[in-house]
Amino acid sequence: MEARAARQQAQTDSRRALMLDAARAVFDKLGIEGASIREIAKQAGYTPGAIYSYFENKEAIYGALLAESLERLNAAVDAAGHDSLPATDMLDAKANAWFGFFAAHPRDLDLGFYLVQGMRPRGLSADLNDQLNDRLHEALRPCELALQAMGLNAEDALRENTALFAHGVGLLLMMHTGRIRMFGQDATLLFEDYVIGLIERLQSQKTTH
Amino acid sequence: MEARAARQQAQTDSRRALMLDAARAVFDKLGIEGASIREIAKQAGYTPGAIYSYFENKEAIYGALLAESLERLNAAVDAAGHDSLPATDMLDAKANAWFGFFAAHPRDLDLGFYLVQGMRPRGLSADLNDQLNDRLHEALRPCELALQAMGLNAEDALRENTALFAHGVGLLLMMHTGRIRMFGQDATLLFEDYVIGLIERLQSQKTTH
Amino acid sequence: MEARAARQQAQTDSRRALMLDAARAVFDKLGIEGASIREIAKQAGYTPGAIYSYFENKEAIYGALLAESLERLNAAVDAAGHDSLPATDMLDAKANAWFGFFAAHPRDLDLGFYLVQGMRPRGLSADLNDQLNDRLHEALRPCELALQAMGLNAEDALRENTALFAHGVGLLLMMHTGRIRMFGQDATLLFEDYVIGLIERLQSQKTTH
Amino acid sequence: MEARAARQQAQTDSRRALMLDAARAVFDKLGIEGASIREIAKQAGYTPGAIYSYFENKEAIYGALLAESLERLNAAVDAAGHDSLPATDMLDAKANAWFGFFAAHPRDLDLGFYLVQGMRPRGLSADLNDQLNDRLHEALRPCELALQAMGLNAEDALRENTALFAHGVGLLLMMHTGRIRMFGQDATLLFEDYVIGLIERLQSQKTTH
DNA sequence: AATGAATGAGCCTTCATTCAT
DNA sequence: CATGAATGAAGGCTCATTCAT
Repeated sequence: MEARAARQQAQTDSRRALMLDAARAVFDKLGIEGASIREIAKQAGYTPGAIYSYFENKEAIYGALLAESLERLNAAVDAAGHDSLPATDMLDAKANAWFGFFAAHPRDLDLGFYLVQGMRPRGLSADLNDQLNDRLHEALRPCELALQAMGLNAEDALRENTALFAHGVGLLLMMHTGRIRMFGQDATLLFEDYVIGLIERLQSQKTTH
Repeated sequence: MEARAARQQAQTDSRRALMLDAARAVFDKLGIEGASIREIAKQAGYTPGAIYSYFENKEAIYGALLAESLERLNAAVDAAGHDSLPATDMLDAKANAWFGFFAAHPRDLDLGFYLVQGMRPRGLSADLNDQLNDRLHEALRPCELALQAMGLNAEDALRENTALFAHGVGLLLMMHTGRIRMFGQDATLLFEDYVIGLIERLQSQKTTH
Repeated sequence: MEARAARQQAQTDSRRALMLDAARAVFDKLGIEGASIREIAKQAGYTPGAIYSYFENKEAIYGALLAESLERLNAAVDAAGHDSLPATDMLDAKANAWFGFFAAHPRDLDLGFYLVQGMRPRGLSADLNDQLNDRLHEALRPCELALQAMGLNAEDALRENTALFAHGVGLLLMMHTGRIRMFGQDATLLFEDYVIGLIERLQSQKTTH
Repeated sequence: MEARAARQQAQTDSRRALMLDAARAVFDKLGIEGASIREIAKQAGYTPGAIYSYFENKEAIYGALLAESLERLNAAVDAAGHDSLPATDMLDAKANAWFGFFAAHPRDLDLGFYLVQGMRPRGLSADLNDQLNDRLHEALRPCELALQAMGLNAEDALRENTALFAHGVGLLLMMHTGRIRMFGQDATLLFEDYVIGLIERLQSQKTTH
């Protein structure tokens, strides 16, 4: 009997995943605001009502999608670099990992920042919100560790990591909204500049002290 | 007779402004996507149809709001600093002017980035779009001029200005979405750090050369 | 003082006529259902409210337009033929006059038959309706007289005239809706056929008797 | 399992039919232009949104109604006469069939002529339009065949059939708009006169040749 | 006489969600 | 579990008409 339950659970999970895939496809095509339950259901090969067997409501889909997006982000960051790398190279590798992830998947950034823009507080339970925040943190943690390995204390490393993230996010936003083209610049190059500048700055500080 | 026309016009303008105020209030409360003509009208004390005496359609309201936002942004930037300031202080003053503006008025940033992200192609005539882009540029121009005054050539100044803007935008986004609190950081302080760091970097470069 | 009143009346009449012209232009362009007070006012160079100084409501415009259309119809019929013509030629001339009028001015036919299709009874006062009916009758009367002149008694002439009108109207309707093209036929030719056939029939009847 | 699907389909069809009935009732009461989705839904005992489970949009309802009207027209024509009838009686029977149909169902005529007059280009796909045109043609075809059986060549038969249709349509229009009463005539009698006259004319032509 | 802002009712349509089957 | 009809609320927008100015 347990085998049957497990099989059922597996099937449920796989169908849920299928629906999330559909949702992601629809979000990609129509944007977050343009997506509708109907459209997601159709894309998944179901009728609207079926969605509610797997998700409590529309925003739960959003939450699941974001959670899954963060898993992929973490996977991308984990895969980057190599334990044997020196700290500076590690910083570069990890930073470019998360930046590259969002550069390649614009909707995942939207998803992450949609929180405030479009969703009422009721959207995400505070609990889930914290959980998602933690996962985001984890994706950025490797950079922070590299910064510490380069000699920064915990506090400074956090500050530099926050600034690094902000810089990347700003560039990504300008990139996704086409604003960066307006400036005749390239987001990826500018990000690389920032990382290199950061590394140099830290090294010269170390030398100085 | 002219007096009458002028009075008439003044009244029209003031009612239009009143509606824009209402729209801004609604945008503040419900977000850009959540705002509706009905809600704006109600906020303004009108019935929905009345709106259309002043704006051709919903996106025209958005456009007007954005235009006006950019005017306020430019005013804030223009008011900052003093012609007599040295270039470094000027950079600091102007950068903090636009950053402070958006820090104080979160929706104005939304508005600006919604431009490309959320508007259907039919919204915002390309003409108006360009015009608004130009106004944004103008608000950032003083920083660019200061950078040139500090010795950068045009190309480098543009690049640094873009990076500066991106950095600020990233911080603002993290601030408005509450993400920055999560990092235990303060957006304004980090921005100031960035500006100071930038100034120091440029000065040391000048010295080196 | 009378002169002033007369001048005023003349001005009122001329502005009313101007509005009717505008209404006709709008009806021509947008169809009867597509026309709006706003559009008519704009076409006339006025604002919507001004219309109501000259017409009680939208349907009054319709009525006035129809009345005026019937005047033009009568004028066209009156101008056709010549008193000296023999009855058969007169029939032909008069019939082609009204037919040609409606063939050249599709909206005038719409106007006349819109009565039932789109307008509620409240539209046209019964009084005005009768009045308009009479004018239509008058436009068709010359044909009826010609038929009498060709030897028909009053009753038969009325019946033949009614059939003649129906035939023309059917052809005009098919013509204006594009249906006649579908049949590969030409409305004007068919109408001429009918008239000729009618004349021949009457002549052969006369011979027989 | 098939039984379930069939039952389901049957129910869907019946509800769709119910909505079409409601639409027809509303069209009857308010005219084609006066009908609204709201009203149709109310008449059918639904809320407006429900309509869209059965029809893509308002004009699809119109199209379905017209299609169904043409089916009834064809059925009426098919049922008329008897294969064994001589051509002249057949012509009379078939002509009276379509005339009688429209005489008894005024809105069906409106519907048919609204096709071109009132529909926006986007309504009614050209495909459906052609299809409906064909069905109208088919309803008139029996008359044309009878005319050929009476000795007319194809071209003449088409012309006479077109004229016959126009005559009937003209009479129907006058009847439905109350205009025929004004002339003190009866549309059905006049139509019968026309058919008889047509038959006599053709027979005398045959004799002559 | 004319303005034009404003209303109130209405339009078609879309949507998330529910629920009987 | 899945369907898909149905709801109820809301969306942007248009219109004839009124009325203070």
